[in-house]
Amino acid sequence: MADRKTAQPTMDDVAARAGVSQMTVSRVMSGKGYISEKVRDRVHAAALEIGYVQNRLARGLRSEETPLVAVVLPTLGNTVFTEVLSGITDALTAQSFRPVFGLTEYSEEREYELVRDLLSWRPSGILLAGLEHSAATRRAIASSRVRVAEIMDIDGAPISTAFGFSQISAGQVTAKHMLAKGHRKFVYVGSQGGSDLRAGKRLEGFRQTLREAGAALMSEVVSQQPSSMIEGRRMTAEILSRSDRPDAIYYSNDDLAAGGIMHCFAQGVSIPDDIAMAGFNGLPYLDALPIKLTTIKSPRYEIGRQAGQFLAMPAKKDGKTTPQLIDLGFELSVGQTC
Amino acid sequence: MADRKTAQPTMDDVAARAGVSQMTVSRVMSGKGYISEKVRDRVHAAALEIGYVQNRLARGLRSEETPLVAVVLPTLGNTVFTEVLSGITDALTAQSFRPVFGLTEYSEEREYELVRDLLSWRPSGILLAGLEHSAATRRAIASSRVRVAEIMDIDGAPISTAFGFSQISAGQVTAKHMLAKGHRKFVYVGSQGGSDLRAGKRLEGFRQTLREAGAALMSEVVSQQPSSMIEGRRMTAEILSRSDRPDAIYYSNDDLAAGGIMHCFAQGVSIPDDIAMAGFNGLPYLDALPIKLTTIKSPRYEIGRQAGQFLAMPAKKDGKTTPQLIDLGFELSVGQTC
DNA sequence: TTGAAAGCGCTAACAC
DNA sequence: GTGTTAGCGCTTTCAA
Repeated sequence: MADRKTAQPTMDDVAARAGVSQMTVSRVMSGKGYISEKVRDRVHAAALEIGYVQNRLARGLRSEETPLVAVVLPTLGNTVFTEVLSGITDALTAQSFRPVFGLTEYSEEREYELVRDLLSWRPSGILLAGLEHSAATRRAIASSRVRVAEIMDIDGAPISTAFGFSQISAGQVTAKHMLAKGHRKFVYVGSQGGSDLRAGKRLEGFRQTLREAGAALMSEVVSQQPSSMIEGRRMTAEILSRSDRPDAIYYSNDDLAAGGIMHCFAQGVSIPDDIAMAGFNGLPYLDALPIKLTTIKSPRYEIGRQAGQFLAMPAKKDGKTTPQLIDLGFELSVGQTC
Repeated sequence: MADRKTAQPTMDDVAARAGVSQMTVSRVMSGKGYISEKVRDRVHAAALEIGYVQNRLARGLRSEETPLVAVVLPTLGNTVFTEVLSGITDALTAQSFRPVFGLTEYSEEREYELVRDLLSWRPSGILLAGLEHSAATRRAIASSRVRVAEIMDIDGAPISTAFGFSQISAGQVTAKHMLAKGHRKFVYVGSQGGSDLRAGKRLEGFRQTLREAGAALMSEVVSQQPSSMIEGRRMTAEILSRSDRPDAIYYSNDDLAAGGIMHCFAQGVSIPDDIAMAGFNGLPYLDALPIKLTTIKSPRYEIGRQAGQFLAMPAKKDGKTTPQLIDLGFELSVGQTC
């Protein structure tokens, strides 16, 4: 066993070298059970000498528990999710858990495939974005009995525990603020062809508040492209070139809004006099822009961190926790654009 | 076996239901060996009915081969690495491989710990940033015989295969361009306290070219913070408030440079007349800024994609490939700032 | 405080 | 085409 040229050293090899049984090596490595210091040191020395690396596949197979968390996100092209992923990774790493992950590109079908595949690693937890998942996805997750966290959204029914804030309410708050500033003629600017369901909920809240105030959107401009500053700039230019100009634009996120700001700066359009703007996210780089954008600050990193922490909990047979929505809130950040 | 309440269904369960042997189920699932269509359909149906999910821990343990790739990156706070990670993920996903990953925050020690830990999953490949790694890291990787890809840098000796471009040359090209534009008084602006080794190499190339032209840096302003637009804006403001102003600033990356542009716009400083600028990366959002930044476009996504593809190759006992540097090049993008 | 035996769920190797 | 046997490297369980 020790001499297969092609194989990694195993506990048997360490045991042989240290003159103990394989089981003793296991105890030393996992730090469980009573071991004399003498033996412990001998084992550690032997392991180091032959370059032993534990095999987690074998460990996980036997103990039915892995320090692995499946992370399923829509995209990495949006700063929001990279910040969330940072939070997740930090929290998991602190508990010696690792994320294994995949991207859905906002497709429910891809999500299902990923979930199925990731489940085959018997992760102790799985993290999904949003509350909307196909029936097949829900079924696969339910029968696997992994711990589940859903993030970003709390407007709906979670599978188990959701960490986020109300997207609908974020839209409402923005609308209220813009109305209070005296704006009446609104245009909405979005991206991704509307496949971002959270953006859709914000728009829904925005529209609803407008309606209650007797106002309405003049139009919705939604690009098929992923969200980006340049797309925001392009759409803003298009809107401002119309004969019937709005007096305010609601962007589905900050990148698009920043593009709008850039257009106005380049063209000498005055904000908010000629056109008012509001975005969403509260990205750090906004502070560096020449004019401060009115936006909603969302606790992205914190959402990731808390969800990660939740998923990396020690496996204390947590019997059927009741579904829970954890509201991490958001904050209207009033800038100079509205 | 089939009735342990707490366990996932296994191939034995599927086999019992389909009235075949467990081995036949294995063959159907892995798509290897001859199976009659009748049996195949029965097995698939049975698997679906009881919600069977294969156990990759068991499979990997037995077959000594996992569709897992360890990805070790410095940070997700830099768009560069999120784009690289997108490329990696896309390439891996296309081959049904999954990334399992961790962040070093630019620490060699954290890198070592991560590498050790990730190796315990017996991944078929590992991906690292840069060419500089501790001796311990190199040793751990060598004795594990996983496939290795290093990314971003080719100025040095790779463990196996490196995908990137010459950072030193990027610095040189930038310096040459700025000199040609007639600038002589340079300041360098960096971040991260200099822990980004690739940025250091660019600076080295920049300095060297300056020296050959009889010029030199007036000073280097390096923030301890991570790179960001706001830090770039802050440092630029500081530099331009000095009595002895430079006529050009070389930023270690685009985020810092964009911050510089924002400062100048807000303060009415004229670019490039009052101050010239050059950055590095060629981030997409630059196109949306009111003035086009002179920078170096690096093939970040492509680097990730190619490295991912390399690591997800079918395991054809690739005997000791000689170390190789794959130069994916870069491109000077001349804008209006220099 | 240590060891021996059994077996987690799967696939390689061979039989039929 | 399909089944049988053995065993991957570890932890659980029980014994000493």
